Amino acid sequence: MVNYSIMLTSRLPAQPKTRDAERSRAVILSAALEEFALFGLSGARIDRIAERSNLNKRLIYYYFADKDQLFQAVLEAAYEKIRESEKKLNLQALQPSAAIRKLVEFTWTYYLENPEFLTLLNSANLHKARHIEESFNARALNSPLIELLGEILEKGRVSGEFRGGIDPVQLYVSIAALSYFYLSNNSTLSVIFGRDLMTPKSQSERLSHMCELILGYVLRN
Amino acid sequence: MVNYSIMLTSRLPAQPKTRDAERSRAVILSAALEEFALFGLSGARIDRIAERSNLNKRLIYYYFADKDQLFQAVLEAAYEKIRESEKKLNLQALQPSAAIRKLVEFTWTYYLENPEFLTLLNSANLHKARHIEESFNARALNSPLIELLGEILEKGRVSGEFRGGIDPVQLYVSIAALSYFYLSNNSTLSVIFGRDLMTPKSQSERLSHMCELILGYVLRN
Amino acid sequence: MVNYSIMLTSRLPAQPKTRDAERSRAVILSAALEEFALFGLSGARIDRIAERSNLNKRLIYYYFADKDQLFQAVLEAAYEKIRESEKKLNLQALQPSAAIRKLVEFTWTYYLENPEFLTLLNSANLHKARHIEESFNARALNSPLIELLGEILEKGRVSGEFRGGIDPVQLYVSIAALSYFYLSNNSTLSVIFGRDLMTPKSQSERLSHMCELILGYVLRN
Amino acid sequence: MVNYSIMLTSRLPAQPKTRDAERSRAVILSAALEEFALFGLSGARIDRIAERSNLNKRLIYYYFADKDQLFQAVLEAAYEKIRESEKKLNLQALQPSAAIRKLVEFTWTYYLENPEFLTLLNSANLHKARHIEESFNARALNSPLIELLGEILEKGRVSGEFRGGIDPVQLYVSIAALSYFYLSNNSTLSVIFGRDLMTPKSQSERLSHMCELILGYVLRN
DNA sequence: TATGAATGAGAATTCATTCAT
DNA sequence: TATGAATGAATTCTCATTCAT
Repeated sequence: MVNYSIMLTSRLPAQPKTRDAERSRAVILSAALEEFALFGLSGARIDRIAERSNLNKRLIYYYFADKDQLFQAVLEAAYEKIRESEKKLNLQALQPSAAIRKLVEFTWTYYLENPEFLTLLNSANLHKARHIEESFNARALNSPLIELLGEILEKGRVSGEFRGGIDPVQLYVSIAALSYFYLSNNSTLSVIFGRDLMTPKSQSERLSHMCELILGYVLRN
Repeated sequence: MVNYSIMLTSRLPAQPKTRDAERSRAVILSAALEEFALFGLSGARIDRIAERSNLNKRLIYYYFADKDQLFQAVLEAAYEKIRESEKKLNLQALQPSAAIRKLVEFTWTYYLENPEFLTLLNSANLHKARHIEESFNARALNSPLIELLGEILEKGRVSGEFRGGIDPVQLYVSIAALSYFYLSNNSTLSVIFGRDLMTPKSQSERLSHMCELILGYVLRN
Repeated sequence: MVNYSIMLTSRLPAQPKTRDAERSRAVILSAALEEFALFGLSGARIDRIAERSNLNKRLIYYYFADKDQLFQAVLEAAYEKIRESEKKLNLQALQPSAAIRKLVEFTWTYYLENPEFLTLLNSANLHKARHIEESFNARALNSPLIELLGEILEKGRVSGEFRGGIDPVQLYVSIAALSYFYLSNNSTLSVIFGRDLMTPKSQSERLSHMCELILGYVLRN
Repeated sequence: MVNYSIMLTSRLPAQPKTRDAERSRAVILSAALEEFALFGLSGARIDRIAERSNLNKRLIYYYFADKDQLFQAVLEAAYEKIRESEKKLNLQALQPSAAIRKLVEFTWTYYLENPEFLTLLNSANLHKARHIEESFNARALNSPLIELLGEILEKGRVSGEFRGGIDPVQLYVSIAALSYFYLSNNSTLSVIFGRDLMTPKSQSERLSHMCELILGYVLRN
């Protein structure tokens, strides 16, 4: 059997055990994020999360009812984080085509820099989004970007720059899909195509391709 | 804890215990495919695979060394199956744009009808393609479609129909991505967007969108 | 876990599968001897015995009722073998002190050349000689050497060479003990004393010591 | 198959479940000692060790990584115990021949009263002293008796009482051997010689014989 | 708030043994 | 006589979770 303990590279430095509830909660959450990202929901181990966070296993149960709810909390935090980032995009200030390009670039960069997000979503989907559904009432997980994207598409259409009839949801899903699949399945794809898809060159080629693909479609001829 | 035994809908009908090695192996493989697809590698249970196949748990170890190698065998079988289907596509007989459209449609349909394939790949990627790498030497997992796609793109470029400079690997990945992400993450997306993405209408809208997107990009103006 | 299959160095060369009952039985017996000697009764694996003998596992059960009886058969064979060797010693032809010396040397050499015998006996004793008891009625396991040794001691006493009052059983046990313990516990002792007890030099020193010890006791001053 | 549960005579009385780590560890260790002594390493069952100690099986793994390490801990404890006893012998205070005699008697008595020690060593040797080697760095397993024995032999030689040229290691091994073999193989020997070697009379005869043998050799007559 | 000790239910894997041919 | 297929009962070890302090 593989000993995954050696993967605990990011074990947090032993901190002075101040009795700081907020802090402990956050530390657990971030340790759990790593663990779930690396091993999925079933593969994650409460023990390792405790090790990672340099906290007692029992404390995890103090803050989170069980593994499932911990996963859910992690998932919510991940969503909140990406929503935070999206907010800062300020797409409405840009020209339609520049806005679309920026959205593609943002998506790519965000996934690239936050690969846990991808694995997390995969896990969530394996479990039929059970955890997401439960979170939905409590927190606004849905992207405000959809409306914004709709406005951008409309603005482009009116100006004659964009083709009409584009469903913002479909486009949004497609933009996510192009980055997501490439990065999430990168290791499989690299083996299958016999080339490293994560070299800087490959990465920039992918980004170009995606921009061309999306803009080639959106732009009226 | 959830009792997943109730999900054993597809328990195979108790067959006459023929002492047929090939058969037993195949039955185990197909039961394992279901199980791994439903729960991922870590979440899958050997016990349930035995139940599903109406065979003795011990027999699984008789044919497959351990869970990991069983997973690998399942993965290989899944790849072989999709490669088989691809072979029947006969894209070379079509006009370039028709060929591209057919490839998009095929991808969509295949994933739709073989959802296990998606979950399986997700699992494989969670484990960093370890299993795929190990299989790669033994079996041709890589798609022969890449070369064919290259030829199609070239033919279209020469005839002036297609734009030039398209990397077939990038395009192939993108075509897969568009279907894969939508279907694999469907449950999460459905919750987030507050609409069922799997109704017939949604499905056909998605297929149209993908065709437009890919062809809008490939076709010169 | 340790993979002991690599220890199957002495796997017999694949023989033409003649339907030779006697031969098969013998092959199994010798494979089992090795296996039991290496791993003890509990540690031995029927599977490995089958591998070792290049025969089907089922055949083992054809010839021997179960693991226990196989062990017993192995034990009996080992006893018969040492009794065979003892018979050839021809101690009665020697002078008393020469005979004693020869017995010490024989014991040492036999154990040295047949280390399986030691481990086998250890196993038998761990199981409280259950297997030996069962064999006893059927076969003459007891050494005819005891009587002979009694005669030798008496001859030596009469001639004034040996001291009197020596119980041949005690002496026999002691002679065996001195070689047995050294060889059977050699690995532990080597570690404890920090010196390799199996070098040629160590071996000859041990033999000298044992001869001196036994003769020093037996001989009248 | 034999039901060994009935051999659990020494199941410890259900103690008040004190949450005492040291205590639990010790209880497990002593239960494991019994189990390993009775069945050897391979034959021992973790389940039975749990039963014996009236503790949860899981706790065994909490304190000891696995069966192998548990065995190692047991072995170390056994060595420490005998070394403790040896320390109390105070041989240096005795006359040379009295000291030798006392060492023989001590060895006999210790093995007689701690038969687990013998089986344990047998097991350790079956496994090629793997466990002892691993312990050796950490703990002083080697007997301080060797040096002392050397001094005693020298003292006896100088006084003209003992013969010269005796290697203390050889003598020590021989003294151990004489008791060890008799006791460890007692059941086999009893069957073979057709007499019970463990009656009080047999025992005292054995002890006499060993003393005569060793002293007969050591003393310059 | 924090933690080490303890546990029951499981989960992968092993093993001797039997079945069917 | 020989063998590959099949199995039930263990057996080691794991995991989420709770107890007691």
